[in-house]
Amino acid sequence: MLAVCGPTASGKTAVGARLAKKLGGEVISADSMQIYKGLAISTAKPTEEEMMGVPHHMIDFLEPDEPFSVADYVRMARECIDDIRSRGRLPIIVGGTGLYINSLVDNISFDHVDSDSALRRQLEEEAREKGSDFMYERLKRLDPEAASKIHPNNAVRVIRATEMVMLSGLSGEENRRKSRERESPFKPCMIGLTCFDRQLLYDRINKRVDKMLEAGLVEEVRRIYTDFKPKTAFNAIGYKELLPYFNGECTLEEAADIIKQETRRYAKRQLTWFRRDVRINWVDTSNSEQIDGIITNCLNIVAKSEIM
RNA sequence: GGCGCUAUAGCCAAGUGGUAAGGCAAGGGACUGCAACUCCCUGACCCCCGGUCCGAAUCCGGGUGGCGCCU
Repeated sequence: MLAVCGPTASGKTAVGARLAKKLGGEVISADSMQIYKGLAISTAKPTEEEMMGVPHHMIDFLEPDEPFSVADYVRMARECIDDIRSRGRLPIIVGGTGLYINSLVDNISFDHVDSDSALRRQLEEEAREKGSDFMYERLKRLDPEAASKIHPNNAVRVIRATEMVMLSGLSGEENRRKSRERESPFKPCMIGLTCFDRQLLYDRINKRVDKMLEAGLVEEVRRIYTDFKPKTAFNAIGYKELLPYFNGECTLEEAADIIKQETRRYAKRQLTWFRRDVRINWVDTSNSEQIDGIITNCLNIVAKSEIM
C-alpha cells in the first residue's frame, strides 16, 4: 500500500493521480470533509480533469447532514483496499486527515467499543450543567490513566474517554491495547508532501482561497446552509467563517481573510500530526511547476520501499 | 507656522511611582469514534535623550514619529 499525506495545498491531489497512473493504482481518499456531497469547492475536491481517469474512492458519497467517524472510515476504506487488490491494482491512500490515515494504515480496530449517541448527548449536557471540573474529576475516578493524558480543558476528549469507560468497562489503555490486537497487514510506503518553505505553502493557501471565491464558494456554502441542518460537514473551513458575512456582520473580504488564516492554521496542525510519524518520506513540492521532478522523487521512494 | 492629543510585543490593548493584564496573530506541541474538530505551551524591559525620586512604562524637560484642529 502507498500512502500520500501532507498539509492542505501541498499538491496531494495532483501527485496522487499521477502516481496512480504510473503504478497502476487507484486512489482512496483520506479526507474527513471530501466524503460529503456538494462541498466541491470548499473542500477542493478533485475535479474530473484532476482525477485523470483514475478511480477515486471515499469521495462524495455522504449527505452533509450525515454523521461519520474514523471507525466508519476504516471499515469502508478496508473494503476499498480489498476490492482494489482483488483486481490486481495498487491502493493509494491520499489525504490530509491524519487520524484517518494512521487508523487505516496501523489497522486500528474500533469494533470492541461502540459509540452511543444518547450517552454522548447526555454527557455533553452534563458538561454544560456541571462544568468541566466535574467532568474531569469523574474521569479521574473512572480512568486515572486516561485522565492524566488529557488536559482538563479538553472537554471533547474528556467526554469521549468517559464514554469509553462507561460503554466498555475498560480503561483507555485497555481499549488501546485491544484496538491494536490484530497486527496491521500493511507495510505501507508513506510519502509526505509539503513545501519545505512554509511561507510558500501559506502563499499557496491564500491564492487557493481566492480561487475558491472566484469559483463560487459563497454560493456553495449558502446552498448547503439552506438545504441542511448544521452537522459535521459544517466544520469544514469556509462555513463558520462565512456566517458573519451572511449576517451582515462583516465584509466578504474580512471573511475571506479569516478563511485563509484558518486554513493556514489547519495546515500547521496537519504538519504537527504528520511530522511525528517517522515512516514518512518527505518530498518538497515548493516547485509545483516541476511536477515531473516531484513524481520522480516519489517513484524513487516507492522503488526503495519494495511495495511493488 | 501655531495649538492640542498620543507613542507599551507583528497587531489591538490594560496599567497612571514599586518593579509589565488580556486578546489576536505567529511558532512549537498533543490528539484511537464529530479530527478542516478539540486542547496545551511560548513572548516585551514600555520611541530616544536628560532630569526628579530609595525606586519611573508611569512625574518633569527636550527630541523624534503619528493623529487632530487652527492659520
